[in-house]
Amino acid sequence: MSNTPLSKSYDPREVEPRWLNFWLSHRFFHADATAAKAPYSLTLPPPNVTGSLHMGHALGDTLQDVLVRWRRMQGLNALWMPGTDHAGIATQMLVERHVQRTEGTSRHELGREAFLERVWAWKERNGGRILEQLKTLGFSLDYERSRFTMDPEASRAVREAFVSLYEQGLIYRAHRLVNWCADCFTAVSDLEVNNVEEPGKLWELLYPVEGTGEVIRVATTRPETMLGDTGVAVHPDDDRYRHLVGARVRLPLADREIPIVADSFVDPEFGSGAVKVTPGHDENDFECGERCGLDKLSVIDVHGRVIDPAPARYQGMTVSEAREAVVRDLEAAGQLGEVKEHTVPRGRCDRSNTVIEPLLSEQWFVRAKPLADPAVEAVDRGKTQFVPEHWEKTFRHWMENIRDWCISRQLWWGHRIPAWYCADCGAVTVVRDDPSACESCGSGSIRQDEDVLDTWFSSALWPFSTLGWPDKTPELRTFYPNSALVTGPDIIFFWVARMMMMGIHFLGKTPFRKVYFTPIVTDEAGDKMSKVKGNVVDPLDVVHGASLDDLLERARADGAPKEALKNIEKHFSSGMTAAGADALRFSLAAMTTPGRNVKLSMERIEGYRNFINKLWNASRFSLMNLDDFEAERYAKRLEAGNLDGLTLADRWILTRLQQTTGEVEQALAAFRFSEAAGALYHFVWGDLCDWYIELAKPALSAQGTDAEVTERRFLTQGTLATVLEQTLRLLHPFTPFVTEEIWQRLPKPAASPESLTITLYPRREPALVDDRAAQDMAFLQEVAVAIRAIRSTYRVPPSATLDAELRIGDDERRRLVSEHAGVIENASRVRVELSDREGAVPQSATAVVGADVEVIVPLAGHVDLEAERQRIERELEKVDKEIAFIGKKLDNPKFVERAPAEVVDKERHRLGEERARRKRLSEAIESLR
RNA sequence: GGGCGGAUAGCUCAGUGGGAGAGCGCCGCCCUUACAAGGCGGUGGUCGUAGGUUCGAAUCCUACUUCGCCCA
Repeated sequence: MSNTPLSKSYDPREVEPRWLNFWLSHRFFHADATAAKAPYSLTLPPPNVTGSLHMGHALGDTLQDVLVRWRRMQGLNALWMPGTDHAGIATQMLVERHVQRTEGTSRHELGREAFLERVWAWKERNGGRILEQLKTLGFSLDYERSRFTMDPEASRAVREAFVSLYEQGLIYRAHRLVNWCADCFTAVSDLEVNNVEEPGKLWELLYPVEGTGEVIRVATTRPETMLGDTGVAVHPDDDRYRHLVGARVRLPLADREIPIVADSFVDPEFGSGAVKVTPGHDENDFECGERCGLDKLSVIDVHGRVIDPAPARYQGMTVSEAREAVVRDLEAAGQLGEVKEHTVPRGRCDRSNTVIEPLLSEQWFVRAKPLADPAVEAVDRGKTQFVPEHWEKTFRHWMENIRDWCISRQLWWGHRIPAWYCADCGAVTVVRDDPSACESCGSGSIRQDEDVLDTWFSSALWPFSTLGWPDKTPELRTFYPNSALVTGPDIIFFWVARMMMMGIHFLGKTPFRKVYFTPIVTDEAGDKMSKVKGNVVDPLDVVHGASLDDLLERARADGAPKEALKNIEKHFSSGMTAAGADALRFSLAAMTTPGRNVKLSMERIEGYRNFINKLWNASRFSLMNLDDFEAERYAKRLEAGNLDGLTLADRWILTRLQQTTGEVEQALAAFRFSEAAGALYHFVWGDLCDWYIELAKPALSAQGTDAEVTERRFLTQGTLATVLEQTLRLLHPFTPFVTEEIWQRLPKPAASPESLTITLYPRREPALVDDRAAQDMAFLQEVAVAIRAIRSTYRVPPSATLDAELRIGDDERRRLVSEHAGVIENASRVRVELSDREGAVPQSATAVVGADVEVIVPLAGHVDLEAERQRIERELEKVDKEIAFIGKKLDNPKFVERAPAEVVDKERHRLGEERARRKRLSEAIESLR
């Protein structure tokens, strides 16, 4: 492709944008639903249309891209379906603020229709941003198919799902206690409430019992709710109150009579053992009220203000004003008991952090149990498998205790509930197409429900609504169920469980075969990233780089607190260097180990950036030596299975490549991303760069036209080119940009595809595995390392070539070394001399490799005899420990008797080796005396 | 209160019953013409504690300590 030489270090900023455009214009990521290939499908968890890319997306989406690129390269019909979510509350609030700022008006002043126009306009302007950010990271989504939860197709699916669930009795409308957020001004589901414990107070209230002169003490953390009390409850077995059950108390301030009831939900150990019951404002009390037939009074409204039937003087007060007034008035009346500090449980809105007020109101609900049971069964029967498996327990526990799902929201932005109320007969009409008349009486005065559906209702349909459901499209036929879902465990209930329920209900099949739960990304200290803390790492900053000033400026613009700015200065004092998308992707994959969070560290990202650079430079070297490589000729030779003339190093690196290929395959199949990345990292750096390239240098740089020399050069080029090309394929799903850039420059046979993206993913090739070569090479490496250690110990300059005498007892080993002395000579800059002599060599450094290979490096004048003696002594100590350890094992008759024969044999062999080794080491010491 | 997960080298973490590993850091030497974002060598661990199972335990079981997450 390009013939310009590679720069000395890799610059992702120059490379990455080019290939993205290339891939997109060639439509490599577009899936054809009618292709005659086995399908592989993933659906991107749709990011909020208001959102921008954060590290959690980067992680989950990187893992998905690794999977989908891998499967696509394996020849599967891979679809990765993109889209965005309308995110009801978040978007509505965002646009409200925007309208306030730009037009100085509110949504209520604008009215529903005009406001929604503003939201749509905002969405058209900014909604595509996050998808563009996904492209920056090289994600191979089928962008042509992008969907939005509010577009007509998805909306039709929502309408169909709602109406059919209603017709089946699985959606109903009821007057219930719901979680009300006065700030968001809507009901929210149980999942959107955070239960927290906060410091508060416990007030004791004194309620006089009618006609007895007794006073019953009740404790409460929310005294203002006493205005809505409709009973007092005690435990049925509590002897202190048994005589009062059935009596009535006079409720202070409100001056109403309410009954004393017995209910086992009361904890007799807590406080006085009697509790006030406010069914209109507390979940437990509501249930108690149902059981005991108590009235339900609402004394607080949607604005968080006290209303009738509370006494007139409290009406209009806020909750906290009312609390103050009630406490003051009770105290004045002598009806306030003890007040103490107390930790109180409190529900706070997930979004606004406002205290949630349980309120009675008319809402729509999904009957959850009949939908949840089949989903649990699907998991039990393995139709859907969770990875890591332990999430199945969490899932099951929640599903088995599931409560009906409040799906109506008092918002404007969302799917409007398809229910029309008749002004004449009061009937409700729920239909697929907007009606013009009441279904029941035919009256034309009908009015649609004002509310919209919970965003998660449409998300629950996402895996099939994006494929065209309710129509029976080719897409649906081919790509449903999805092969896998990759998402965070934080939305297991919100989203995963609900997709399972809806998918099974509407299509009879679970929506995905596997669910892989990603780790949560935290900062280095393990804390969640937040703008308030100033520990947020923006993936795009990692890709493009950012100066400290950039980071601070942006944080200020976001209104970050001082503390956060300080943290930013501390953690990112030198800003962020541009690591590139590949380095970020590889880092995230390499850090994803099962069952643990990803603690993002800039040092590690830097390490993987270095790895990319290492790959780049190895490729640069290779390309410098491949300009005259006859790729066509080599390919034909390899195709014919001709491996003649390959050196030990050639056969070894090809073997290691096969092993690595197998490891990557297995790891990816099991979602073990860190293992796959680790295997590749180790192969590229530890084997290819550290050894093979070094060993290949002499053959590559050999001069001359001699047939043997040119053939040797040709074969070495062939191995190098083959291994590099296969390595690029293996790495491509992880680091698509740099691998494509290098691959395009590699000399290849004419019939090669036009992009690395559409090459076949390597499979382990048994014909290229040579176990003997692997063993032999490992031995030679050990010898070379021993010599390097001696060089290092005695500070022999790298330029000096030494002599090394190798005394080898074993004939086979001796033959091996005599044949391949070049490997050792090359790797540790020595001239090898083989001998079978015994006895001392004065003035030399000695090492023993394996059982009985003695490496003697004569260093006249360099060797510090004392230091050398100590060095060997240390070795000897280690060996003695080993011998003692193994000896003890073998002396144990039970071990010899009960352990498997091969384990015992192995230990015996080891003992023999260690003893031989000991002998050589002692001789070496002797010779130093 | 219930559930789940973690505790292994200075740091971050791999390692599912048979010789304690990686990356980063640290120490020493080296600008050897692919790469100083590099090379070579080295230091470093009673695998949280206490019991148990086993010929054999970082790995399995029990209890405890401790940190984190989720649910009520």
